[in-house]
Amino acid sequence: MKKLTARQKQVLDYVSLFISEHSYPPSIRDIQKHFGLKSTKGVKDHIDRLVEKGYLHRTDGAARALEIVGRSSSVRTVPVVGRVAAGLPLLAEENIQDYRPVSKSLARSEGMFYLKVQGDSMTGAAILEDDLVLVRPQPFVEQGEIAVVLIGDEATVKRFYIKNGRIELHPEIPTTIR
Amino acid sequence: MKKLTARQKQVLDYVSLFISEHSYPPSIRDIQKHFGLKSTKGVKDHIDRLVEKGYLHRTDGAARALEIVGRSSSVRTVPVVGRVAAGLPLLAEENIQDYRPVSKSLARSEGMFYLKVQGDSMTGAAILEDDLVLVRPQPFVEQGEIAVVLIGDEATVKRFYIKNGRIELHPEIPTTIR
DNA sequence: CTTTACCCTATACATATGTTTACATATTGC
DNA sequence: GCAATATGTAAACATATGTATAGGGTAAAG
Repeated sequence: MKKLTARQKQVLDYVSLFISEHSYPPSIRDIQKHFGLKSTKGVKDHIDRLVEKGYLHRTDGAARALEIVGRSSSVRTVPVVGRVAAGLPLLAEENIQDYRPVSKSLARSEGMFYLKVQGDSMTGAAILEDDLVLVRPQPFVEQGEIAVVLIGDEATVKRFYIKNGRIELHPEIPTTIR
Repeated sequence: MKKLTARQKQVLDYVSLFISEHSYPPSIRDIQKHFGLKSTKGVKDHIDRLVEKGYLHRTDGAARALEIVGRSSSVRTVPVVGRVAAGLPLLAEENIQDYRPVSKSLARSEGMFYLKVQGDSMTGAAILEDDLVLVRPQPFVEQGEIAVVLIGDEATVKRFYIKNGRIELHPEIPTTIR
């Protein structure tokens, strides 16, 4: 990545700070005021350089349309599904207890959600009661994988097997001896 | 919290979506276009209601100056500490492997960090190898709490006891019988 | 039934904000 | 030294954007 001058780094840092304080980006004049400049041109130039060098992304013409490349959208907000209500699709509003941010490095695809674990049947796989399990819906389950299965109106976390055309769901309960 | 109408919720959801996609908030006309409306007034009214009811915060007059109350900056970026290098402070650059976003509902205070777990000594407490443990530095440890302790140059996760002035660190290894 | 809240169109205005042109000075790289 | 880059002032300009006024139709609340 191309090097920044001291001033350019100051501007980039201020953009970053402003966003974390306001949750929306600064205007050029916001930046101008902060550095005590008497013209908008200087700031404009710095922003231009930061865009050219790949540190910022900008939507031309739009107000406050700055994004910091990289840090920009590393987070996704997913719904938290608790006890499942009878007869409703899993992600129906009635089933959603909350929303939580997850790193996109975990929630890579869309449509993923958190399921709140009930019971201790999976303690052996380090999945405890009230844990939030990040669920990625997919059409198939691999033999022996841990999966979320809908049994009637109950969403359950179990290890999944098919033997002789029969589906088996295995809990994982350890017996602890001290 | 005051109830929202279906339309207001749609608008709020779109603001949220727009922010997660662009990392800066939408303008009133952005929202107008998305819903296919032919006047900005309707959108303005919805935003006004959302502000009145406490779901949005706005800086009057400023462009795109919308924040979603609560979820706004609900994320903190914390360093991930891996194997600890000899003689260096825990959060020295050499020890930091990565940075990761965490929900502020978990990382409430500043100075918290992730520690990558080595070994399986805490499997019984559902803390597995390579798990990331969120650490909150504090001056004291409670009797029987799980804590991160620095032994020489090794950061270790153990259950902490003091008995007769002697410190005891207990691992938690279960024996699993199938 | 009347009133209020909701939801929308149409038009206009004021200002916030990005962009540009012209000019100046200091620093850096070659 | 010379060209390119960095950094800045000054003054406009164009447009993006929030806000306001006027009005209408429907559904919910009293």
